[in-house]
Amino acid sequence: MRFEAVTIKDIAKELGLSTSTVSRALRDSYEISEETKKIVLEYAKKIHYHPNPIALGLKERRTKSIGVIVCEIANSFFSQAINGIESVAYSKGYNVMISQSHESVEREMFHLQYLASRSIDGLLISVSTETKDFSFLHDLKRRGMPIVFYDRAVPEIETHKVVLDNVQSAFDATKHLIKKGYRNIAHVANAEGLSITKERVQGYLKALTSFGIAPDERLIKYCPHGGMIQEEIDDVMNQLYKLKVKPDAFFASGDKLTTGALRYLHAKKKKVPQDAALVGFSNSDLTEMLNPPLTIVRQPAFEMGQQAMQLLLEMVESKRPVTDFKTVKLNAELICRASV
Amino acid sequence: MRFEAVTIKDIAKELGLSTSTVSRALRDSYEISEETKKIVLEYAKKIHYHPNPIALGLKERRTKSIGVIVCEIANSFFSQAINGIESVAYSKGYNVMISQSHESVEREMFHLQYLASRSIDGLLISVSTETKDFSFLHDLKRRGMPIVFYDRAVPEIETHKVVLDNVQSAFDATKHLIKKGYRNIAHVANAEGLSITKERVQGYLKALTSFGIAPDERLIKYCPHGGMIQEEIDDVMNQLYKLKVKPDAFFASGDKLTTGALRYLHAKKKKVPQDAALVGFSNSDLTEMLNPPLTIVRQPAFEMGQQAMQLLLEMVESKRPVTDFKTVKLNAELICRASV
DNA sequence: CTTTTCTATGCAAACGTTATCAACTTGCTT
DNA sequence: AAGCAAGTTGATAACGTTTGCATAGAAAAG
Repeated sequence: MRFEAVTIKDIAKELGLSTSTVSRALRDSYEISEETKKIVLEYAKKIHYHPNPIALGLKERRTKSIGVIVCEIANSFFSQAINGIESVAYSKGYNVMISQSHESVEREMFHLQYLASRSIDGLLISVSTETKDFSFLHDLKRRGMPIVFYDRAVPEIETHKVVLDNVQSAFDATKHLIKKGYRNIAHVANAEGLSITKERVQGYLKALTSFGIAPDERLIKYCPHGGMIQEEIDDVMNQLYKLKVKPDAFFASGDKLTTGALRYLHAKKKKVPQDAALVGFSNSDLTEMLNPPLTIVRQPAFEMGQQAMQLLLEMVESKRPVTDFKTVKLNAELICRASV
Repeated sequence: MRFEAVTIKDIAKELGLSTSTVSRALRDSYEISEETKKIVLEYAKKIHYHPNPIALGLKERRTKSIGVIVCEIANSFFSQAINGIESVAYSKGYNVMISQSHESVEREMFHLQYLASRSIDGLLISVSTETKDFSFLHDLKRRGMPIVFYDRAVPEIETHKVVLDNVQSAFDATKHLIKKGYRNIAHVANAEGLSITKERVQGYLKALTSFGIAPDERLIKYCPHGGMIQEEIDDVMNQLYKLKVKPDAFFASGDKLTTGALRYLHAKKKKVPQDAALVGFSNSDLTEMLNPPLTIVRQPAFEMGQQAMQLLLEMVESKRPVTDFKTVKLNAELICRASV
């Protein structure tokens, strides 16, 4: 069963005109007489004519739609970022196509392949934790696809980036724990390869050293799937609790990692913050109602989405290739609650 | 700056063949010699050729993509439903275009208009709380667009529907409260016009009457925006607390309504369940860690998405118009925790 | 050595739209 | 009366792909 839409041909046939005339009438061309325009417009409205974006896309070689690849829409950071992305896109007449990688390279490639083959005018991407090979993205960029990274950038690809000041945010969170008297601060980190992970680890280490605490390698644990599966979090938490000197605080550097760590602590009947404190990255609006209310690092997700889309549209609409790339760095907000 | 993709013409020119030969070689046609096929396939792979879906869409008059309209991806029910939707779609080679209505008719229409003009093969929709006029959907259906409703259906439009057994779910939730000894059970309901709202109210009333409790109109409060804005929830909660006989339990029939009600109770320093019990619809995986752990009605969101997409693809791929429509009714799960 | 049959390939049309150019009316000037 | 400009409109090509039909060359049959 196929949906048959009204075309310009239908109008032309009905009114005894050529398709060119109808097309011009619809676009209000000066060449067409007022009378003809009126007839065409009226009839077009009557039969609900809408130009076929597919045909237009083929003709114009652009689709006025932007591809967005996120890890997971269920992640509060990403869903808020998407709202920011959409707000800018719609205001400029662009459509947004959202795809989830679920932190899998395979899925990511699948979406990239699809989107890349000329159905989008530009790409907004936050790479998956698994992605190690950026050659496809590189290639895409080389062939002229406007790309903007947001949140998770790829250092080796030069283009606009909208990221968090991860070093500072992690520093602040860790500093907060130190100031509150915690000394054995474990860091439950995201996949090791990600730039954001490295920066957050860096901020964490910087805080420790600048307050005279010797960093301990064993207190840093990476989660290759970014916390997508609870088991990996349980694993690293178990490992941390097997250390001779047990951690008295946890710093989780990702949405899923934060809630996953809390889930572990709940399951093991550990009291937060009595048995161990917890600070984590999160954009969920439920954190204040959790038990205990969580101290969190909250990213300006909406704003990041907005800025990324703005930069992308600049590239898309630029007449000549953009070579001067910006990296916008935003600050997170530390919200102190009872979990510390 | 425009992205130039590799086309069949590029391959043809490079190899000194015609576009038809290349096209047939790529589709492994019997007419083409093995040798030619090998050459073409190798070169296509080398330069990363991918067929242009736009051109294909124009030619085939279908796009192999499905439009999905949800209220909000940040809603755990919808994000899980989308995962179910995608799992089926991808396995059958379809792409999914997600659009958010944010419970606004205007946005919903915007997306419908765009999607409808022949860029999708079928539509999966859960209508917004605001939508009163279904003529556009009606029209779309009449013109042959395959449509499946999931969760929020429109009774007056005959097509496949995948819904929850709302009456039963609300009945169970209310019954649970009654069994636990609560008598003044308030119902914080979604927008009054929605079919799901009516059914949930019906289940709530049925439970009360079948356990000999006289329903009280004043205990049922509707939220026109479905809890998208906290103020409307605060409003109805305030109204409920102004009643002479204050409610001793709340039944919230929507994801946002549930967390919104809890947020209100937290803000007003009401102890749950001592001051008032709370049961609500929710699919969030954080509810067990909330303070207190929430008793919830959990919908089989993933499964609903899967089934809806399956039915839709049946329609899309059917040779002749489908006239025999199914309504799949699924059951929710009541998860009992400390909030009651 | 001609005719037939096959195999492999190319040509051209189509999908819906727009842009370029050509063609046809008018009415006016010379 | 011939020519011409202005004002409308139409035919055609193009975007990338597939596909029915045509055609080239070669092998097989007579």
